[in-house]
Amino acid sequence: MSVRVFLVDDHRLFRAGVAAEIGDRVEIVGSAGDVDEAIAGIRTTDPEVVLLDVHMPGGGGLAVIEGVREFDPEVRFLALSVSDAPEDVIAIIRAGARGYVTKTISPDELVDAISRVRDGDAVFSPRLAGFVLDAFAGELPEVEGVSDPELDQLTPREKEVMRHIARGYTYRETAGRLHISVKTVETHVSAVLKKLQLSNRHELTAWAAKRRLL
Amino acid sequence: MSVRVFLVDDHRLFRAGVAAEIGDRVEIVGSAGDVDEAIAGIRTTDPEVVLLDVHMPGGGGLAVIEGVREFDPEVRFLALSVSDAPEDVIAIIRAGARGYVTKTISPDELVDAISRVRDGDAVFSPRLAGFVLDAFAGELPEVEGVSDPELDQLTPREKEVMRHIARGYTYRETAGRLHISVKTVETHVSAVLKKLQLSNRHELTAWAAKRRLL
DNA sequence: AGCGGTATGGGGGACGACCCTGAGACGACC
DNA sequence: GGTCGTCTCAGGGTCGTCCCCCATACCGCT
Repeated sequence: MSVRVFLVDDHRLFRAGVAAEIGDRVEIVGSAGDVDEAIAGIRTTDPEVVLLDVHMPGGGGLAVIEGVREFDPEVRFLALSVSDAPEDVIAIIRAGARGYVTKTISPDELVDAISRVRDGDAVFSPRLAGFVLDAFAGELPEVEGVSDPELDQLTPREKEVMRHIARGYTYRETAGRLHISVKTVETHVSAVLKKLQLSNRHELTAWAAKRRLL
Repeated sequence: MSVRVFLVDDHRLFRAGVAAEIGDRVEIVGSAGDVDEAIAGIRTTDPEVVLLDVHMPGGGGLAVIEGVREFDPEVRFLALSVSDAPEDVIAIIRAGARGYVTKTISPDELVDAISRVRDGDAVFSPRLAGFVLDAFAGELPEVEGVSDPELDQLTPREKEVMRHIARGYTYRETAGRLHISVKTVETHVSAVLKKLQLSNRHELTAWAAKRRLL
């Protein structure tokens, strides 16, 4: 039996395209092009699954989910977006969407995804699942207790200076905090950059962040 | 090309079954029936993917992941279990496994899942993905809500420039990437810093990182 | 027709970041 | 005593950052 689907996207042509491609296999009970229209339409048509564009004027998909949740927490959302940016994925999942697929999906896969979301499953484009897991699990814990050959080639004072610079302090501020002259800070920073084969303090910040030295 | 797989399960007959069913499509470089044997075997055979039973004497799959991580963080784990209990799924994912499928999976699907895990994707039985999302829903990183008044006061072009600067590109590099002059980049950066009441690009990087705009 | 917002740029200047060379003081090691 | 490494600091230079004031062009709104 066919799934009752509501379609939310600010591009009229895209809505028409989705309806044309999968309208014979799911029941499209309504559609909307902005947030208010979507919330009102979902309230009256009571769909099982809402196909939801992430980027829309008036607050985007997040606003729709939050608006609908207040009167009907049973509706399931499948985010459908051109973006595969981690921040978009994570935001919409946090809001409560049960799936996230990009618009490059094939009609067959989309119908399958809609059915699975209706049944309570979570559906992701394979690439995106990685983002979600990374966000949950955090980055892989660096092995502790193992000596870092790159870090070890820095002298104690150089490490101290490096930490300040990586945190964004200026040379002057670093000098003040360590009670040494700006020139000495320059010397240490130059030595650190050379030893680590980095070219500027931005790369140093990234290097330190990767090693959780901040 | 075939994936190098190591098989960990305390049931001898199950190992034999997996080998018989998919051994012609993946390269099974070794197998083990307990934790110590698994860690030693993985160290010597250096597989790409480890098929890992969750419930095993001697600490279970978690112990294997932690033991292997110390000497080879590159190995990817695909949990394979009779259990679909949320606590089992969540624990193993938190430990670092990149997939979780139940033993009811078909050989074809298993081969596909192994390949995808090897390629860095995350793989779940559809029903299990829901558990994972629900379990971690409260732990997701903070994401700004529908409208960010601070971000909204930036023009589209300013946001574009801001992203580049926050990522560490110099004015010159940013100008080249956006095909505008260095002077225009300066103008936009000045406007951004003024609107956000920041004083330099380091604070801008921190500001953007807090909002996960990178 | 004028007004405001946006995007694009230039000139010039103050200051920070980064590099090079050079150098004195101290301690460890042989 | 000599050598080596580390820490300290200086002069002098190039380039990047950030600010000021200024101008042009397009666009939408009134």
